[in-house]
Amino acid sequence: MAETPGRRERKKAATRRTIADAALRLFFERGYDAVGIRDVAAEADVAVTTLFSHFASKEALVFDQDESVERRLVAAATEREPGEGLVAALRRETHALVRHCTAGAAADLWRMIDATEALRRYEMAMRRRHAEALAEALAGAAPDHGEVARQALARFVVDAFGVARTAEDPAAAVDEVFHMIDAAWAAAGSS
Amino acid sequence: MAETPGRRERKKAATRRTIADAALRLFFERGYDAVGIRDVAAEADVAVTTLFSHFASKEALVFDQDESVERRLVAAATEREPGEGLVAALRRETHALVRHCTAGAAADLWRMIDATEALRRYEMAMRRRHAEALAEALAGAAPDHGEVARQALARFVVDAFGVARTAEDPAAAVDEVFHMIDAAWAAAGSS
DNA sequence: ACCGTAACGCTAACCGTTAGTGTTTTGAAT
DNA sequence: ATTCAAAACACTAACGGTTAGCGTTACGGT
Repeated sequence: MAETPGRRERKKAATRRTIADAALRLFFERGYDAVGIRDVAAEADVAVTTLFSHFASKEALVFDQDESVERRLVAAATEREPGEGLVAALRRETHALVRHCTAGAAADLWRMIDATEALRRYEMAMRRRHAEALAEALAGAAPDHGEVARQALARFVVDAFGVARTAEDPAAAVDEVFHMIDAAWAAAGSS
Repeated sequence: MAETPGRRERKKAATRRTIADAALRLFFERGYDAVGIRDVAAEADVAVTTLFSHFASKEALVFDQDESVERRLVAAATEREPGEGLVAALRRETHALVRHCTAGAAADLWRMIDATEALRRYEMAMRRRHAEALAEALAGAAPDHGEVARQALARFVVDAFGVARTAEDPAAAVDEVFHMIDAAWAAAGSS
């Protein structure tokens, strides 16, 4: 799908990328709080209103992969291999997400996020959305469990990501937390 | 401690309460978003800057019991009865907190919170703080477990509160989620 | 009685965000 | 080819939460 997006959409995507690039450049140079929306718009050479037609908020300039993460989490729950258990699939995806966050250029970004109040807040709201989306997906993927148990599992998985991201050994932390989640999920089944 | 707070502190407390009362009155009358900070200040007959010297933000006007909840959670972990297990103490406290949120006049407040974006966000940030405070308390209360397991437990407990608060049967939901947490915590011990 | 301090007030502004309005570009239908 | 509706983009102006700067008053300890 979407092999020839058309000129309009290409231009739109280009503008979006121009804005995001300008924003990250300035944020890394001067720090997130020291850069205003008007600065970003000027650097990208667009109007402020144009910027907000591409990004819903200042924080959204930083969390651009947002929806992608959500989709991956949901996909891990709904489109898993026949032989793989639900929790195992979620653990595998969490491993991948954590690896992605702690390696390479993304690490700098997350350092900035952790150092900035407003961004930490946005991250929380984001994760809440992810947990809600995952809980909804679980309704189809684990109909034999109750709503409460599914909601808890969804939050626990998102927590695992949060805990592991800041742990000394992220990969080991994912395994450790998922060991706990495994037990919790098993206990939920035998209620 | 603090049996005779002195006139100054009494006046300060009175001003604070006047502001909070005025705010809640207006919020319930017109809705949170329809009331401006300048409206609240006028209703309480104080300057806007005075309002912000008592409350850090508009949302803080609604979440006034904030620190109390945090203290109770921490106390449940650190000052429990000798015969009571750690998770059992946290479950008991969570039961009490949920009951407090879903009964009486507080229920109206939480209805407003759930209906307002900005307040839901603040609640998330608040809960994150609670989880962090609890995790720190757990370092002393459960030194035989690793840092990762303690952080996970802290988040799970706060999740239990969040899941139960909106469940059909809040009390049963607390028990259900804590049954999962029990299993998770036991699994963390035998890693 | 005195002085440092903290509460309170006022003005003015900053910053993220949005409404209102108009212009240009683009894709598609005629 | 021409025309048309939609969408991107821009500009101005404002709104609402929040803060800085500065002055005034009331309190509490000495």
